Amino acid sequence: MNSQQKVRVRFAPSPTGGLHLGGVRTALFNYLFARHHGGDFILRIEDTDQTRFVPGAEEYILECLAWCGIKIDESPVNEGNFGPYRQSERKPSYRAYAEELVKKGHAFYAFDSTEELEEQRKLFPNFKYNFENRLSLRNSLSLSEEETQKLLAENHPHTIRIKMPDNESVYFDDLIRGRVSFETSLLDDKVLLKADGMPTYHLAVVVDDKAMEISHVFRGEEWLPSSPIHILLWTYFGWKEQMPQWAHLPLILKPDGNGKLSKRDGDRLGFPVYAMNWQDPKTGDLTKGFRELGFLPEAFVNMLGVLGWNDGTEQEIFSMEELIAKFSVERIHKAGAKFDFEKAKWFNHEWIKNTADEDLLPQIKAVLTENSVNDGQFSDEYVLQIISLVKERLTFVEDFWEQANFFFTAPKDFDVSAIKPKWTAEKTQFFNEVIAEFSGLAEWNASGLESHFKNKINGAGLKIGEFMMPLRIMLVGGKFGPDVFQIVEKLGKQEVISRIQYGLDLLN
RNA sequence: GGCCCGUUCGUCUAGGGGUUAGGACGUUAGAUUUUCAUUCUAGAAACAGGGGUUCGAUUCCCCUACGGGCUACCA
Repeated sequence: MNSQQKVRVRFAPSPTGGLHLGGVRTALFNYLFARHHGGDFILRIEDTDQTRFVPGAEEYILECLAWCGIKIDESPVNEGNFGPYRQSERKPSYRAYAEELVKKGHAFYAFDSTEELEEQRKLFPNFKYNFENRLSLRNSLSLSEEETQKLLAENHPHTIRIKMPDNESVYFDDLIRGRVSFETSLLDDKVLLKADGMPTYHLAVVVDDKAMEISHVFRGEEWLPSSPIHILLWTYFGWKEQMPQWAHLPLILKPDGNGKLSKRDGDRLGFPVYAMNWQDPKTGDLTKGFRELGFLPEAFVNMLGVLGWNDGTEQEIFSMEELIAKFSVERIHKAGAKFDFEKAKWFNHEWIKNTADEDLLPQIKAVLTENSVNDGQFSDEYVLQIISLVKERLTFVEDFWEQANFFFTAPKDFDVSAIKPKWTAEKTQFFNEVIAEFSGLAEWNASGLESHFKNKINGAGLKIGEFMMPLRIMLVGGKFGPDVFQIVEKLGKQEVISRIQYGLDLLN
């Protein structure tokens, strides 16, 4: 690695829809590497293919990275010295580069129509546009100079293809995998510039990475097979010295079965695959995201950061700052990792526990609003107390309602069957006395209430166990929730009395 | 089919010639919580197979098997 080189790294998503786990992790690893080395992290939008470009996707990507806490130095919105950052806005330059390669003899004009190539593929099952057959196809290598010029002058539809060497060995040293080599005789003449004038990924990535002075490229392993094309391009342009270092990240796999994780798997297995909700503007289909499911960005980033990487210790919980400080390419795992939603949930649980109540407050208040609790009906101080009481029970922020709804609204359904069979007149009388005594109490705190309640039971020669559950059910509605006297304290005298009264009415 | 990459508990992984092969998620059992969840403690659980090299391979090499990726005028 060239240590003098300024680290400059880019994330280059294609704005074709929501950002899935693999995409965010690629962004994250690029980012961690850049920041670890004090370098730049830039965003380049790869909207090369107009037919698949989806409106709104670029904004979505920006929002997603911001949510994750990934800060961008240069992008289409904040600009920089290497713009434009949208592929489509760089279109004019690509053709010139492709033609430069033609002049140098490393590429050629190909006039074959899609239909003609289809025909070839039908004739020869393993058809490849390469050194063996390119002379029998319609291109600037097989045609005379005059014919070629004539077709070009006529604006005959054509592509520009790379002229893959007959028999060479191309290799490079991957930061993660070590030396990887390919035989060019097995590769084909890939299209560099499409008939519509847009570059393919192969051309665009090389030209732009050069123009943007990219030093390191972290991308998914699915790009490994096309890397020799990119190496060759860097060489043919005469830029080999400035070629970035490559690092091919292991893939994120389906939790069950085999293969790359896809959006469909999330739908099928019931967990999100996108970072945030994504609504397809064409179909209107909504794909649920981690953010909306109730993931904390810290948990999401933590979970992705250690999927295929670890620091060599037994630490599992990392903040973004720690990930940046400890990140190292050498410690990236080579093999693909199956995504485990259970573990992802555990990360969120841990992060909710570790997050200060105050920092959770805005999200918790949003949950309350969603559940028709009027804003302002309860003080922040009250909500904060409830958060600290139930925080450790939450896997998702949304779980708050399930765990704590009875603090905000009287339960509607009572698990009467749990206490009714063993109900007695004696118990009714006991609770009536409790109501009377509670209303006269000056002090109202959990420990005082608990001893008062228990002393009363003991004094009457009754069993504590017989009364705890009825009290809980009258206050909460069911057999769950935090310490019952904490609930009594937080609910306040009036509410407690009214709920016991209501419970008594139900039982008699 | 061809090419490329990979393979340690069910899953994510640590380790890297001599280890009781460690941790986490999940799971099982117990404790705590007079509820549920949390939490705590303990347990079960892995080096794909075969050849080398070596005094000794899970570790290094080769082969096989298996898995994955790519094989478009998609990225």
